[in-house]
Amino acid sequence: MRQSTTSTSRARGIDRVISLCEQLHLHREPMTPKELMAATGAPRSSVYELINLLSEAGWLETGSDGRIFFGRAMHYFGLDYADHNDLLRRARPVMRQLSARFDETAQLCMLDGDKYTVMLNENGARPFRISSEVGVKVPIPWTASGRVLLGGMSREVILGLVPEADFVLPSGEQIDIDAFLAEIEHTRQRGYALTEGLVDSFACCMAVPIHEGDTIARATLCFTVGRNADQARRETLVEALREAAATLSHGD
Amino acid sequence: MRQSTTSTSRARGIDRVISLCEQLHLHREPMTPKELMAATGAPRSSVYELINLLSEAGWLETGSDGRIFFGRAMHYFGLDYADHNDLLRRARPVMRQLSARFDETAQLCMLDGDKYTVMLNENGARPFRISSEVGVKVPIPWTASGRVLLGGMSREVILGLVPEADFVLPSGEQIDIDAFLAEIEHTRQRGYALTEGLVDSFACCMAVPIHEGDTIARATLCFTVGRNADQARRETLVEALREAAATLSHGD
DNA sequence: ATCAATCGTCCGATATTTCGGACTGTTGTC
DNA sequence: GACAACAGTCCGAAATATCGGACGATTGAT
Repeated sequence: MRQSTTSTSRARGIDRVISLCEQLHLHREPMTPKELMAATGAPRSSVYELINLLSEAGWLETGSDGRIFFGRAMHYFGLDYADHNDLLRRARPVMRQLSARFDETAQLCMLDGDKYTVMLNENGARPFRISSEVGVKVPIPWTASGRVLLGGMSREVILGLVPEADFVLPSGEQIDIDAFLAEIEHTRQRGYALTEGLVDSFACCMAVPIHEGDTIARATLCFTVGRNADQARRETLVEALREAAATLSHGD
Repeated sequence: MRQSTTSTSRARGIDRVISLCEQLHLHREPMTPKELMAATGAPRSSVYELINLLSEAGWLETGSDGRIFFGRAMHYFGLDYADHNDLLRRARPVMRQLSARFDETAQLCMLDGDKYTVMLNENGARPFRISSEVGVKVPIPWTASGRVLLGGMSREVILGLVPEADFVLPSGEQIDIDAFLAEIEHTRQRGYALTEGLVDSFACCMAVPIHEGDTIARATLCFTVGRNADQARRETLVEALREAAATLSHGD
C-alpha cells in the first residue's frame, strides 16, 4: 500500500478515494463521515461527495447507524482477485484440508512490500485458537514466515529490507540482530521456521516456503504454545506442511 | 452498479476508476491497457496513469503477460465487506453445511437494485453441478429467489420494479405476465419457490426467504433437473432450507 | 541493419474538479 | 419554545488534473 504521507499532489481525487478505502480497511469498522474527514485529512464537502459517488457505484454502503463501510462491489472485486490468483485458488482447499487434519489454524502468507500479509486463514474447529484476519500485516522479523524468507540473505540485504522499527517486538523487546541472524541460519538448515511466543506470548507458528514464480509465499500452521509440543508430533506437522507447500509450488 | 452511460461530467477521474474496475469485473479476466481503453472509453494516457496510480496502491496488479487485474487491496476490502455484513458472515457456515448435507449447490442471494445477485455459493462435491460465480446478477423473474420476493406484491408494483426486458428469458421466450402472477401467488401459498429449466434448461432451484431487517435475501438449493425429483425428497430439501433460513433470519 | 508498429512515459495549456463557506433541515438542551 | 450544535447539500472562484501529442524504448518483420 501507499505511504500515508504521500506528498505528491498528482490526481488528488483518486488519492482521496484510495486513502478513504485504506482508512476504512485500517479501522476494520464502519466509520462516520466525521471520522473519515479526520482520518483522511480531506475537507468536509469532499468527503461527502466521495461518499456519494462511491455509494452510487456500490463501493461503499451506509449502515443503519449512518456509518460508512465497504459495499457489495468490493465483495465482487475481492472475489475476482481471489479467483484469478492462481496460488490463492489452488491453496484454499489445500490449506483447508491441512487445517482440518490437525484441527489447527493454517495460513498462507505473502510478502507485500516489507510486511508479511495473511492471505488465507483457515481455522481449526478448536474452541480456543490462534487466528488472524486476512489482510493483517506483520513485520517480517516477527513471523515464522519471515524467518524462512530471510534465510540465505546477507546481513546487509536483510537490514536494507527490514525497517528498523520492525526489529522491536510488540512487547517492546528489541530483537538482537546477531542472535536473529544466527536463528535464521538455523532455520534455513532445518528447512522450516518455528516461532513461539513472539508476536503474542501464546502463539506458536511453523512455516515452510512455497516456490511459485516470483511470488514470495509461505504456508504456516499456528497453534497455542504447549500444543503439539513433542518432537514426533512436530515432525508430522512439518511433514504435512512441506507436502502442502510442495503441492502448491509451481513445477517450473 | 452505476449505468455505464453516465452522462454527468462530475468527478470524471473517479468515474474513470469506477468504470475501469467495473469493466475488469465484467470481463472476469485480466485485460490489457488497450482493452481497458476500449472498454472504458478513456484516453490512452489517462488509462496508463490510472493503472499506475491504482497499482501503486495495490488495487491493481499486472500479470506476467502484461494484463491488468485486481490486486491484493481488493481482496482485503472484499473480505472486510464480507466480515462486516452480519448476514453473510453468519450464512457462510450454514450454507456450507446445507450444501454438504445434500451434496448440492447452496446459495445466498440478495437483491441489488432490480437484479438478484449471488452473494454466497457453496458447491456440493458432485462432479457435475449447477453453480454460479459470486457477483453474478440475474433478472428477478428468472430466479426462484425472485418469485419469493414478488409474493404478495401487486401487479403494478411488480411491473414497476422489474424492467420490461427482464421478462424475456435467455431462450428468447417471453414470460406471460398473467401466468407469472398466478405462479407467484402459488409460490407464496406454498412458502417456497421452485424453478425448473428456466435460466438454463438443466437448472432446478428451490428458494425460501430470509427475513433480516430490510435486507432482501434468499437461501436457495440448486441442482440439475431430474435429481431430487420425488416428492418426499423435495419435502426434505425444503424443510432443511427453511431451517437454514430460520437460523439466519433475525429475531427482531 | 533498417524501418514500422506498438508500448509506455512525460509534459503543459486548458477544461475540469475541488473545497470554503453559506444554506437547510434535524436533533438535543435548557 | 428558543437556541445551539450538528449533519448533509450546494455553489462558484480558484486550484488542479486531464489528455493530445511528442518522445524514447522495444519488438518484429523484411
